Amino acid sequence: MTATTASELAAWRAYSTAHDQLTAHLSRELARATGLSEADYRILDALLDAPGGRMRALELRWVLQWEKSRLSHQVGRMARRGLLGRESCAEDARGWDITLTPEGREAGARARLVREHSVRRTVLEALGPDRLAQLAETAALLSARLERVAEEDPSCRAARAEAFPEASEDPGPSPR
Amino acid sequence: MTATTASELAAWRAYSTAHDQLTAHLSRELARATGLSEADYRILDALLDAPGGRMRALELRWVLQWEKSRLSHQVGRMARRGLLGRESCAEDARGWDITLTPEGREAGARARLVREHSVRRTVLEALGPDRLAQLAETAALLSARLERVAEEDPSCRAARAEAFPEASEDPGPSPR
DNA sequence: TCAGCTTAGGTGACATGTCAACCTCGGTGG
DNA sequence: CCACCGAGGTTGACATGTCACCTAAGCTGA
Repeated sequence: MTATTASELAAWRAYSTAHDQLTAHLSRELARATGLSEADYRILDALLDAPGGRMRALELRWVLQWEKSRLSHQVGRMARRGLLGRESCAEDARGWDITLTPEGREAGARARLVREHSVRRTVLEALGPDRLAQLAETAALLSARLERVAEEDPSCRAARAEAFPEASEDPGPSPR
Repeated sequence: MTATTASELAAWRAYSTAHDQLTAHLSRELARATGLSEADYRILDALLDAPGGRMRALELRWVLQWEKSRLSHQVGRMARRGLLGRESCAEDARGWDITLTPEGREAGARARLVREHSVRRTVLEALGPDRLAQLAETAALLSARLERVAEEDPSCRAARAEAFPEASEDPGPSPR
């Protein structure tokens, strides 16, 4: 099992590099065409699909799988640019609704066109429907696996035990 | 054909999300176990494979596909932490060799174990050799496609380091 | 009703990434 | 020899992401 893993790791690495280049390319195209960052786009995209262009911050965080502070900072910046608004939430006084301003809606719509064009040209045409379907399946497998791994090991201790067989319980060098 | 594209775009999106979660997970595991960021790891990993643990900054930039300022900042930070050293380059007085310190080499080796374990557990075991090979093939297709697209679109040259420095044309609305 | 826990969200400090301006060295044509 | 241009790298300002901590509002049980 460990014997075959070397080439498998190499495959993973090659894939990983290609993916990074692809996403960098997509981001650059979007930024050049619309002046929006990838993060901006994710938020606008999510809100465009929400009824009334409005979504609870909590829900947005769930959809995007972002940390709450990341969302908070990002929304703050975009609100300052006039793309979003914050309105207090009816159901829960702790929460906030994030809303699209008219400018935000327009910018988002334009960004969607750009992104759609990019993806079609660089991904869909390169892969074709069959390979794309394969890819989606693979993604589903990975998601499922991730869920299981994260569940059984929330503190990620296994990876650490492998690297430090002698000391398995101290919290390690201060992260970052 | 455009009719089918909607579901294809959705597939792309699902895949994209899964990938983001996966890389986030891998980074977190690495950071928790070793205190190294993904960027730290990339550099250490590259240098571990270089003869003498030493590589020209130029070459490192090529291998990692990083902007030169990004490399410079990152190396500066890692040097401050005692993981890397900078030595003037014999062949070209403008250049620098980036070198692994003993601590850097050790940290890198540990990080490799951690990462290898993570990838094996979350990716290789989830996909199996066949699906992984598929994935590598798909990655190769995407890389090839990207290369073509970047070539026919002159404003995407930023991706390809500074192969062709020249005035950039109108960049659209002010980025960011 | 009120103490004590949990949850939604924000804040500030700091790490990282990007852009543009800058410095220095190497090569080249006069 | 030197004026000049282009390449390798650094720097500083700023955008973005993360972590730890803070506040306030909901919830639960005695």
